This record gives sequence, C-alpha cells and structure tokens, in this order.
Amino acid sequence: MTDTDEDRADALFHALSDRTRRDILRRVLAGEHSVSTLAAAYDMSFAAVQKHVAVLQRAGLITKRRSGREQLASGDVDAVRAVADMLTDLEHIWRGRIARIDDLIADASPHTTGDRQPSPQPTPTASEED
Amino acid sequence: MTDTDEDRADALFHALSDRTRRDILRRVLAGEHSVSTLAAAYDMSFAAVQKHVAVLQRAGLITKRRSGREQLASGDVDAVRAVADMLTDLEHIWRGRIARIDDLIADASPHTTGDRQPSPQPTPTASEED
DNA sequence: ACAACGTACAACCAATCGGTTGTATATTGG
DNA sequence: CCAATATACAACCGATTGGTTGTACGTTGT
Repeated sequence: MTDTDEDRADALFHALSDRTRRDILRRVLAGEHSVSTLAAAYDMSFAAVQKHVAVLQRAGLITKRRSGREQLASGDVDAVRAVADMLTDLEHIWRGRIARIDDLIADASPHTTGDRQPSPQPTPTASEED
Repeated sequence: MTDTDEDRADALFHALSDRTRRDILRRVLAGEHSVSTLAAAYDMSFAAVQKHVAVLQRAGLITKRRSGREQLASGDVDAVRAVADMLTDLEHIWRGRIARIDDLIADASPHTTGDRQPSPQPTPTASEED
C-alpha cells in the first residue's frame, strides 16, 4: 500500500496496456531476443520498438543482458506473477464482501448456511436501466 | 488472439494503470458505492472521479445500477479474473520455454533428469534468424 | 413548487504517449 | 582501417490522458 508500491503498479499496468508491448513480452518470455530481432517483427521503426522494450524494462517485466553488440531481452516471470498477485488481492477483497453478504443472509434466515459459491448476484436488489 | 481481444486487454490494463482507479475498484469490489460517495474520498473534483468510474465501466471492471438519483457502482470480479487469466497465459508461455530448456539439458546429458529450477541461464542456443 | 442533490457531459489545458527521423556510440567482420 | 550492424537517445509531432470548470437534467425532500 506504500506510495512506491503504487508507483510500481502504475508502471506494470501501464507497460501491459499496449498490445505491442504485450506481444514483445510474450516473445521474450518464450525465449531471449535481441532488440533488432524484435523490431523486425513489427511494422514500425526500430526506435519505436526500442522504446517499448525500455518501458517493459523500466517496469521490471523484462531484463536485458549484453552479448557482443546485441542486447538480449528476457521476460521476467516473477514480475508477471507480482501483477497476478495484485489481481488476486482484488479477488480477496471481493470475497470479503461476499462473506459479509452471506453473514447477513445467515443472520436473516437461520437456514441455508453452508453454501458459498461464486454467487450469481451479490445483492438481491437487481434492477438495471439507464 | 483476435483484434477485439486485444482491444479489451488494452482497455483493462489501461483502466488498471491509474492508482485512483485501482482504489475505486477496491472500494466497489468490497461493496456498492455511489459516484458521489466515491468522489468524496479523493482530493479531486467530482467530474474527475466520475470520469475514472466511466473508464472502469467501459473496461468492464465495474457495473452501475441506478437507485433513485444515485448510480451505485459495483466491482465485477469476473473481469478481474479475466485479467488474471491473461497473466496466467503469459506464465504458461514462460513455462513452455523452461520445458524446452529442460529438454535440451536432458538431451545433452542423459543424467540429472527431474530437476526443474527457475533456470539461471537460458541456454546459448537462442533460436533466431537474422 | 422548488431548492438541493446526484449525475453526465462538453470544453478546455498541461502533460504524457506512441510514433517518427536523425544523430551518436560501440562492436563486429572483411 | 573502414563499413556495416546494434543500440541508445534527443527532438519533434499529433493523439490521448488526467485534471479542471461550467452547464444541463432528472430525482428527492420539504
């Protein structure tokens, strides 16, 4: 919850919010690729791809290692898991809400205690219009 | 895979890339909140918060239902899971890479079959043309 | 009826984004 | 040595973003 964590989350989600970057990430998770090799795969300038790689690297989603004149990029699966964990945290928050609703239902009707599924609708008062 | 899927991924990750929006999402995953209630929690104008809510809604991360003059926002955990699944897919891609490396190691040295670690070096055979 | 409330949206602004071209700097191969 | 290759980075540009204020409109409570 610290400010630095939020900065990191900003960088991670922002890095993932571009389809070219997601594609690059897929490629470098599957195996090392030089920036040139990556650039050849897209219909844009080398500089554009290099900037995408830099964004991914700054977010910590990929690492680079020098090999002669090439920079070989590699996907960092731990960073991907860190993002997945953030989403799991969100799911936990949601589960807490459902648990609270279940408690209310259990309180209102002493029956039906013991079923706690993904729950079709969180609140009984459903009426949508706009 | 499809273009629409990528559009959706763009919207989801973009929506999550702002800390105010992530905070709003946490609140509405924990329980319904009106836009006004949400706006009161942040040091910015009502209009700014309303736009953040709109971004989250367009991405499908939250839904709104009208209750009198209020719009009650609710987090959609299925959308959160959809994002988590995208990250799981990325992890699978990475696992495929590790499996390939393991195969190479197993092929090179008939011994040591059965240890599968995060792998310090990704093998010198970077399969790529130029 | 009508003032207050809750919401939506338009118009505007500075900052950032995703792309471009151009330039500089290593590294490699002939 | 020199040319080609691989990378990095600056400067620029149009589009988008995150914020603002102002306005409009339906709903509610008195």
